[in-house]
Parts: sequence; C-alpha cells; structure tokens
Amino acid sequence: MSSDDLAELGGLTSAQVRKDLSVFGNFGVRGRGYNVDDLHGVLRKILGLDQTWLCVVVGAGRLGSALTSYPEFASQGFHIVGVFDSDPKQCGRQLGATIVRPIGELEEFARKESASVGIIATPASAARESADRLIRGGIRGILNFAPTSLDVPEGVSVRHVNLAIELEGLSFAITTADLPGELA
Amino acid sequence: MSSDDLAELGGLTSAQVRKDLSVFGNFGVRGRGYNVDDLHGVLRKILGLDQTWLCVVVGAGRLGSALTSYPEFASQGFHIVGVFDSDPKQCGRQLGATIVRPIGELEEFARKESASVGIIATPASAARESADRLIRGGIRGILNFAPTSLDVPEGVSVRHVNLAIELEGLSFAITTADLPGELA
DNA sequence: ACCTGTGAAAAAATTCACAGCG
DNA sequence: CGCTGTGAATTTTTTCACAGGT
Repeated sequence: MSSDDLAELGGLTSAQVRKDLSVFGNFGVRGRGYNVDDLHGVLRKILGLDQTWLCVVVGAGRLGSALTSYPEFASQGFHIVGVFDSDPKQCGRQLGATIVRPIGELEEFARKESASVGIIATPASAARESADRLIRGGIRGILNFAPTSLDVPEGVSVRHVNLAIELEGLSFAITTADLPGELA
Repeated sequence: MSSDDLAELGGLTSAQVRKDLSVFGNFGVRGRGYNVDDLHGVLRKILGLDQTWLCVVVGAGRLGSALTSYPEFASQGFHIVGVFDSDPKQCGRQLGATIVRPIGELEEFARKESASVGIIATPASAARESADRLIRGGIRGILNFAPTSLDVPEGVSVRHVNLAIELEGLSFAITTADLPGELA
C-alpha cells in the first residue's frame, strides 16, 4: 500500500504519512510502498501495544461502568483489573471481570497488581484525590475523564478526555458554518 | 483576572491566551485584565452555548447509556431527546428522560424534534449507517465514538472521539518516558 | 505600575519536489 | 515507471517584546 493510499484512508496527505513514519524508521520500499502487516506490527511496537497493560478504573458510575466493559480496550491489550468507588452502595457489585472495591483499597491493590494505567471516571470533585491515590499506587499513566486539570509528578503521563468539550466544539462548528459572509 | 492567571489555570502561556482571545475581539482591559463573568458569557456565545442543543444518541449499549445520562452534557445545554438502537431487546427500555426507540424511527423522529446533533455510540460496523440516518434526519453535527471515518455532506460537522486511541497515546507516552538515553 | 493587544521574530509543522532505489 | 525518504520552501503556530491605555 502506498503512502497515497494510507493518506486517503486517514484523511491526510501522502507527504504527511511519509514524514511521520520517517521519524521512526524506513518502513517503505521505493517503487512498492508499505507492507501493511509489517507496518502494523512496527507501529504496534512503537506505540507499546505489543504488551498487556493493566488498568484500574476509579468511579463505578455509568461512565466508569461503560469504560470497564469497553471491548476496544481489551482488544488493544488494556485489561481492567480493578474498579474502585467511594460509594459503599457500589462496592461489591460485579462489573466486567471484577467487583467494585472501596476507594481506600486502591493504592495497595494497584501496587500488588502492578497496574500501570489509571482511568478516572469520577465527578470533577473527586478527580484530584483519585489521581493522588493512583500515583501513590505506582501508576505510570492516567486517562482523566473528569473536567479537572491534574498535577502529576515527573514520570507520570496524563491525558484528558473532556466529552462536554467535544460537544462544545461541534456547537461552535455548527454555529460557525451557519454564518453567511464570514469568509472575508 | 489577568491573562497570566488564565494561562496558569489552562496550562498555557499568557501570550497564547491573549492571541487566541484577540481572534474574536478585545475582551480585556489594559492594566486590569479580564472580567471573568463577562469573558465567560462572551465565550459561551462564541461557542454557541447560549442556546439549547437537541441531541439524539444512536446505540443504547453501555457507552450510549452513559452518554445519555451524562450530567455535563445537560448542564452545557445539550439535551438528549431520543435514543435509538437496532436491537429490539433494547427498545422500550427507559433511559434518562426517554425510552429507547427502534433505529428505523430515527430519521422521522429527528426531523420532527428538530434535533441538530447526533451522537454515535454503536459498534464500528453500524457507524456508517447511523451517520446516514442522522444526516437524512437533518442533523447538523455528529459526535462519533465509533472507530470509523465518516463521509458527510457539506454543512454537516463531525468530531471523532476514539477512546482506545487515547489509551494508546498513554501507552506511547509511558513507553517513551522509560527510554533512558533517548533525549539525544 | 500593571496588563492588554499586536506587530515582528522565532519555532514548528506542512507541503513541495525530486534524487535515487526497486 | 512507481514510490519512498528527505532536504528546501512555505505556511502556520507560538513566543517575544513593547507601545499604549487604565
């Protein structure tokens, strides 16, 4: 498959595809293009997807429940090994392959299981505390669904997913698309 | 509040804050900074959040259910007025303020209700069809949680949220942070 | 004195375009 | 001939730094 084909699929330019791949190595063959299977394998390795990642979820509400059982996570090697909630009523409930545990057990559990990824699906008010617990539990990366910025020490990576902001972006796009003579 | 304060809160530089705001107008006062309430109102208006957006959700699985009842959506003026699923077993179930309806009723429902935003929370295999239905229903913007690219006509905006890719990004960040002499 | 708004400068990302290999 | 990999050119984004208003 050529960089043109890949670009088409990804909504990019072929030069973009080639430049980006060239950061990591020379994966193509001049005159032929890229071997899709090989490239797939190489990219999985670069992304660190050639291993299983042990994850814990904080927050067993609707979003936390959905994420815990999200099939795309498991299929990419992200295994949810524990779910935690501060609400005693949630604790003990079966969720995916595990049961919901009390938030107080998070640190010890994460350490024992050597979990390296934490997913925060709590209300904003609990996000900071959740992050602290995850960090004390020895987690290396946090995916934060709460609309809260997090301070983390060196060596811990954070990504924010703000679902409301995604809709706000759509709102802006729709509103802007409506403006008639705004192209000047 | 000064651009410095705003930058601190948002994890940006003050110049960034001022430049970005200056695209839309002069909202600050020299020597004083920005009035937070005024700025909030102006930005809400720019983003189109000074109105109620009627949304329909396609897919009443775990993710669709979580999104339908996601409090941050309602609080930003995004109201879920309908949820649709192709599985007859899901139909009729109460979800948030509405019941789950058969997918076949989507187009007519969206038109009647004048819904302008569609949220796709189906498996990848159903995403394309869902988008077509939404478009035929007169929707103006689509938030797509399925890992599928969508072709949409002029005038329809799309945003993709790929939860697995967020975790893959974390995986890469963690993996990369581990490499010892990779700073050269 | 403080802080915005903005040109100018610097840095980063993207595109161009082509030498060179298969 | 086709297509990669990559320097060079271009465009975009970010940062700098300061004139000017409060």
